[in-house]
Amino acid sequence: MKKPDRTAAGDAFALFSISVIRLASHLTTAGDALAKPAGQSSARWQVLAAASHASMPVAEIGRVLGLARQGVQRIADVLETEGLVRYEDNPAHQRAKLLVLTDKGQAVLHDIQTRQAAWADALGAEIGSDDLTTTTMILTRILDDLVKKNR
Amino acid sequence: MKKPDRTAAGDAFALFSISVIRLASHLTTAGDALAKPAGQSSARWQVLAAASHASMPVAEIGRVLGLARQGVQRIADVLETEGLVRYEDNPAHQRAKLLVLTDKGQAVLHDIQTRQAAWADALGAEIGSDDLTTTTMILTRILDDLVKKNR
DNA sequence: TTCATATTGACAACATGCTGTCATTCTATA
DNA sequence: TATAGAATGACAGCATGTTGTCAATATGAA
Repeated sequence: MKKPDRTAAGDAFALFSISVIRLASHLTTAGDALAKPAGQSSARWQVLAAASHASMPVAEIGRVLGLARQGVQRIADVLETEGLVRYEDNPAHQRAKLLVLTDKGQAVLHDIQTRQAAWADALGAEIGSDDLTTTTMILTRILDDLVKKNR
Repeated sequence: MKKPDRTAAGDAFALFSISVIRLASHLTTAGDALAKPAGQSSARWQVLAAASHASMPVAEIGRVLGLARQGVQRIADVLETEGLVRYEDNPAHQRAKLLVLTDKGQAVLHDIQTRQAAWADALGAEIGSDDLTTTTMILTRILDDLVKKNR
């Protein structure tokens, strides 16, 4: 039972995919480490950051982050229990309350972002802006190709 | 409560991180789609592929894939229930049985790999080997930097 | 050879994502 | 204006990963 043949470009894409997934796993772990001193995680941090950027309903945050609405809802409810966010009435929609950071939530987010800035600065300096910028452009193009393909 | 300042390189690294995580999420989804016609998923496929490459104990597969041994164990047990793998005695270790593909498991893996080859060939051709190869090299270097940083 | 240490599998608890279903609330079109 | 369809939150169930703990088994050093 042999492995099916791939073209050289196919092999290149397969290797590329594996390294992207590996690296993403490590980056998420690093994000968890940055958020942990504040008692948070990557997922909670993303929700806090989205709500900080602009108060929006949970479903809107899901769209912005590219996640299912229900997962964001569960995290937002936990954050509310911990007093980091609160639901405010939405003048434009009776059911879809706006998610807003509390003072405590803002302090926690700021703490995480301070640690993240030092971490990103250090790694950015080590790797170099040029490589990061060109690579990000290629990654974005590939993401577009992937999304296009699934449409 | 302002967002802490980052250097230009820090900004570049932050943007890069986001695109890596986004792309990895889409690639995993694509992998699930490739495995689904065979009734499998990305995670099961990775375990099948590892066992196919060489029969090894569950803990060894976990190390190869960079996953916790317990998660691999749960998946391997499910694959055994479905008759895709079996545990064989390990002459080198009484407890750590070797995970081996059954004929059915090999057929399922081959089916997935055939679909994956066509998919990788198409996207590889669209994006181009050059960009893929250079990007993969940079990603690998960044992964090394990350791992080094956490040691 | 003995014994401290590491490895392994089993089991349990939890975090984070997904899909599906339902009732409620908006929204846009006929 | 009515009303069909879309959007939203609530709730439930599942997949995949994590950590922690325990007993059984290997392994290496004294």
